[in-house]
Amino acid sequence: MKKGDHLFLVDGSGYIFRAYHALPPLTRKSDGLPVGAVSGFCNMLWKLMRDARDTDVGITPTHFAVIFDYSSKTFRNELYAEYKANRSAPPDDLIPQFGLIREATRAFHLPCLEMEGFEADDLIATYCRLACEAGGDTTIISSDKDLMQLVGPTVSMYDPMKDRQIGIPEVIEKWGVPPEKMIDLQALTGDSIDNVPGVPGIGPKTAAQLLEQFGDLDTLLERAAEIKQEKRRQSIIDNAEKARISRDLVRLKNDVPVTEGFDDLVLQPPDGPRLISFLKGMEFNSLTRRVAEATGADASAIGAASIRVQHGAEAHGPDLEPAAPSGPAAEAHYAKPGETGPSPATLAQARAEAASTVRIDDRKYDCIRDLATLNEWIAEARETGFMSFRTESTSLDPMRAELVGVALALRPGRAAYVPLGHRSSADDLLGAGRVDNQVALEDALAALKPLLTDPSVLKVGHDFKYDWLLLSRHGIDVAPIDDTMLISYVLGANTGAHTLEALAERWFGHFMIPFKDIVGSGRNLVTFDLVDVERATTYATEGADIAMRVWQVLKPRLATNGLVSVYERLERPLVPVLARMEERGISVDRQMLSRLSGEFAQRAAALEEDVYQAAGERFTIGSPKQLGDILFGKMGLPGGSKTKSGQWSTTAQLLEELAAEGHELPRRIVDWRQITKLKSTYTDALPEYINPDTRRLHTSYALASTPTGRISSSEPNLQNIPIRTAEGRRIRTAFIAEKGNKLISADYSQIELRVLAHIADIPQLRQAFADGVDIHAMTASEMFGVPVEGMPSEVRRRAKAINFGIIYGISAFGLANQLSIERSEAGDYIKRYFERFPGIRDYMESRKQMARDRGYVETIFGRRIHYPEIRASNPSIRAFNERASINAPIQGSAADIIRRAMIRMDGALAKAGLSARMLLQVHDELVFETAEAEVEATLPVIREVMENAAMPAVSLAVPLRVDARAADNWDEAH
DNA sequence: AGGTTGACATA
DNA sequence: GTATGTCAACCTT
Repeated sequence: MKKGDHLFLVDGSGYIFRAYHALPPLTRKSDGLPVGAVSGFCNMLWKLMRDARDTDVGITPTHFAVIFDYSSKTFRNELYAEYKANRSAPPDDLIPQFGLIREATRAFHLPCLEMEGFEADDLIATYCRLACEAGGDTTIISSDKDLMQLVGPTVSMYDPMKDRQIGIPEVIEKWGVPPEKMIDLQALTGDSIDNVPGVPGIGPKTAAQLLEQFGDLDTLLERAAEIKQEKRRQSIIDNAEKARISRDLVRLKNDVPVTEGFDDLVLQPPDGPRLISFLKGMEFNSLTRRVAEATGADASAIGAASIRVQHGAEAHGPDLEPAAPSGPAAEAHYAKPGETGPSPATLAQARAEAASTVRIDDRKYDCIRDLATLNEWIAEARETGFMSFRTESTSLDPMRAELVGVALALRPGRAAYVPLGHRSSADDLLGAGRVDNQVALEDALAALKPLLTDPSVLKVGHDFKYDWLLLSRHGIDVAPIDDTMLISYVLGANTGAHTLEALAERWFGHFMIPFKDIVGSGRNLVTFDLVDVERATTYATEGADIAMRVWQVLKPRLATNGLVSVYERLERPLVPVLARMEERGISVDRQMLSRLSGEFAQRAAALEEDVYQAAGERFTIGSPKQLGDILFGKMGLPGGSKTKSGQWSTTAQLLEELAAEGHELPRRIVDWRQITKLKSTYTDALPEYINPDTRRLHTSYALASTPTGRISSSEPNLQNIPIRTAEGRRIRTAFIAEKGNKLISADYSQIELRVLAHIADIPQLRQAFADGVDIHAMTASEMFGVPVEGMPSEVRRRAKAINFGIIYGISAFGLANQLSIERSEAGDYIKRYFERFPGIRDYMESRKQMARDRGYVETIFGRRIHYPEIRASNPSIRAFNERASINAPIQGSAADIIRRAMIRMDGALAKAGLSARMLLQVHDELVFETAEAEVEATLPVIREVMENAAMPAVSLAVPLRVDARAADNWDEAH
């Protein structure tokens, strides 16, 4: 145990009683064994071990122990014979659960601690003290007030049933005294359940008030005569001794001679098969499934442990049970590791082998041509509990696609295709007719819908957003799902492509049938409905089969790499969210774009004439090659650098410099390029994307196209709509709300710099963000010693460029380029920046080192970004990877934060009874459309979700700020 | 017809 | 200096 370590101590005995009374009674189906408390206990443990980041604890434990009472006789009975004397025997249906909960603890591979003569609370107090002395933090999993005396700067409590953290402020709020006075408070109030006498007539409110007045119990008893209220005064004087005894009873003993050291408490990865065996034996089916999924174990291959009602010692109650470890009889109920099932790692390997051993050449693919056969497959899928699934359709655009067929696979080599909308292509001239022997689309969907929405059947797909959206258009919201593309992406975002074809090749050396071979290309291109059913079957089933095989190989790797939570919290839930955003689309003013296009055309034509005039000849202005020859060859202007292909460089920056020297032509070229860019990419292209049915623009988001976790937008790209220039912003005004509605734009202010301030822990930056001051001005002031008041804009501009440079993994070369200054001067700036903010240099060095040591860096939520080339011998490749390693945790953490906001947004809006719809995401901005009347109610909900998006998994050291505004068009809303 | 390059739009 | 996507021109097949 060292600084930064975090110990979780579960108050096992306390939990049992609380769960028994709080949770609905539950009995094991097969024999009526009462298991309600055990079930709650197991769910709680699993949540703590797997998902502590996303509970209110917000922290992943490094050490873990579950602590129980040993017996009813403790040292307290020596102090006070009546202690706990009026406790009645536990209810009959709770008794067998005491032993089961200890078994559960061991099945979870967690230390199970108890000690004769001491209560669980004393052990907890002792470990709290030891952890604190070793520099570690502790979280006590309990809400028992008896433990609140332990809360302090390094110790907090967590109520697992209310998902609530209890720290010093919460104790004060609840009891009116800080944790260190809890002992005195309890000494005064007593406890009827434990038969601690206390002072009659003194309750928590009075006790708190007295302690506030006198400071502590001893002083109070000494000066009791000063108490004004007569009855109260008398009671305290009469019961002073009882209060002292009570204090000794409630004060926890923090020097129990414990036998287990922290080395014994290091949190072990769960032993999947053993745990599953236990859970199956208990018949906790949904938890079994979750555990199997997370650990990559195959639950169906693991036998259930035989767990019987225990007789003998345990049947008499919790306090008579022998000390841990329990006898061999209990132990024998478990599958030992390696006996019934392998560890996740070996299982992963076995699966990979199995998936590759069923030779892809030997596959047997079915074509389902009647409803009865389809229903047989559906029944088999229900039995299996998981399946891979894909759609075939007439378009790559899921908003325009017509469903042509569906394919499913149940295990490697066993897949089927259901043709639904195939048409014969060549047989007559009157147009294609429907192919015979196909299940009617409506019948097939009606049969499939219960399966596709069955919560106990996992649907595996590749790039499932496409299929999900297509089916959503038919009224089916598929759930639950897994996406092999996203699993592969989480495992290694920039370690290769994540198309199904690429994965088939990478993992199985198998080359899939190219889509082109099925639908042709160029003038021979046909839609999938015209592909003959046999070829379609081969193609579609191969896809489903390969997705199933890839899933079996990759899914377990999430668990062995500790990436389950990234996948489940940041990737998988985004699939339906983005699908809905794509489906909604956004309205654009076609007329406005058309008018703009005409205007741009005229201006471009006029500029073209000017250019030809100045150049003395007509040439293709859009050709950098021809332009370079004119400018630097014919006209002899001072050319700058060459591009890598030996061409003259004609970038806007260079042309601007020439223009500044008074040359007319470069100025015209820059203007012409801007106008023609706006025209071709926006005013001309966007209207072409308007969907004729919805009359809206539907982009497509790519979830797995960036290494950092950002999403990208294409066809059309709505993440690069112009904003910088006045001309460009006119295009933005064409993005509008429907009549009676408004667009809302909500964007994070300086999210990346805030993330940097958090990760690198820079005091000045944290302070500046806490104070809400101008961050670039603060940087300038810090660096150049210029006061913020009356700062020249040029000074601030430089500081701003440096701040951005830092985020991008600054180099003197890049900064010099950006600011058009000498490289040496840029180098001086960087040097000075590092002197002022040494934490930034440390951050940069540590990310580079991490990438070199481990091959990857990570975001604050655990997403990994791999940089295998960081050790390249080529200095420029190496430097590039170093800069990317510095940038990725910043860009990636910001991307993760907005992902979390998006995942929560629809639910938050619905919960608030609002009808706002999220339409677009632009990296740090979300765009919504909502009814005009709801705007004011909607803005705070959006801000709330976005500003708290990191919580509770990560508590940022700086606040997040969101600016949100509503208007009729995107330009005014932003 | 399809791929590459240089330019430029965004965060 | 990070991360994208799209366009026109140009080159290869």
